[in-house]
Amino acid sequence: MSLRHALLGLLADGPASGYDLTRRFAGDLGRYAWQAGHTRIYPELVKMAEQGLVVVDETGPRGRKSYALTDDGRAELRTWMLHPPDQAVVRNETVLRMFLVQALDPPDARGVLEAIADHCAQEIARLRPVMHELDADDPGGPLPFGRLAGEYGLRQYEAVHGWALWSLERLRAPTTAG
Amino acid sequence: MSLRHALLGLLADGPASGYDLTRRFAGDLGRYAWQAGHTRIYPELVKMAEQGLVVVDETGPRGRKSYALTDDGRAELRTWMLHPPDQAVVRNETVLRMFLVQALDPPDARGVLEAIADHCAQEIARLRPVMHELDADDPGGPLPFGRLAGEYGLRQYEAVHGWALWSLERLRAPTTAG
DNA sequence: AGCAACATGTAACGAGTTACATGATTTA
DNA sequence: TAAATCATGTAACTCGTTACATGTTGCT
Repeated sequence: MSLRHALLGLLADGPASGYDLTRRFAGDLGRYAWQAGHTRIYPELVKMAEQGLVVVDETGPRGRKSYALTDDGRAELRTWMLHPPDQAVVRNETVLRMFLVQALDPPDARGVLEAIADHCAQEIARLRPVMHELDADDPGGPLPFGRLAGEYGLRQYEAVHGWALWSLERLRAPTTAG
Repeated sequence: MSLRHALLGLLADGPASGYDLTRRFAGDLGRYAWQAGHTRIYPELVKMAEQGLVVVDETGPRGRKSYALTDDGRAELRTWMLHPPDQAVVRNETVLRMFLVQALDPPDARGVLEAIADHCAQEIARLRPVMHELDADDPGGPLPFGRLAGEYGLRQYEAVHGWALWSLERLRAPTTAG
């Protein structure tokens, strides 16, 4: 039930509507950690409200409903954060593709690995200055979501970039010993 | 339909039964890339056989059915590998937990980050010698699944380890400027 | 007046999990 | 002969996606 905990975690920052939460999933959250669309988020919020984890604290124009965390909701979030399950959910299409390059012939594999390396290099070039600037502006500040996520994204792309280059290096070297 | 492509990719190594494939998902594949249980794998193989992507090439004791890739299956795999979708599926409970540490009070957050760092350090200590040995034994060899996955795992744990230490460092420094 | 963005929902379908169910073969 | 492992499946339920559906508010 990770969607539920993602929603609880986002609401810990302050009340938000289903619409607001949906936009959060369109950013770094959905990019690196967990995807969800509004068609799943709205019903889940209703169920969470029924169970007392959140409450509608305010209504606005256009039928907007703002949800706030309850004490039960905060307790549930804390329990989940402090007690990770043995087997975490992992589903990453990109990593799957990376592992399956070995099913391609060498020219195709090389192409896929080069595309991965290029993409990582682009993302690193985009993220590095952003994170560096945040660091310069506020070196000892708090750790909001965006900063944790951005720093993770940067390091993750660097890791995958290194992996792709390593793999290309291995692929380049033909098997000499038979 | 990543499960389908995962199965095609595994079958590219050679024929295998649903049981064999299930065990592959219990290893590095399920750990880093994509999880699946036998209750999902068996029906998917039946559907793939109906669509001509795989065939039952051999039957064995205990009703064992070995599946082999067809030309259509191999073509489908190649198409998927060479044409990544704009938005890849990402669902990672651990990364979600990492991002949500900001919803905890500092002592709890510190505990979670320290646990993550410790876990990564353990995994690195386990993987580093294994990968190093493989490298020494066969430095320019081919890139089987296990080697790609192991190298990814090592680099990924190093990245997360670095991230956790960075986050702890930031958390330790209190906000001095008001 | 028209468009973009805000805002919420339902229904049908597909993917994934948990529990249930069964039986054969190998090894100690 | 007992236990572990091999081996395949179904059913009920939950989670997630795609398509459909509707209406409001703010801006130009």
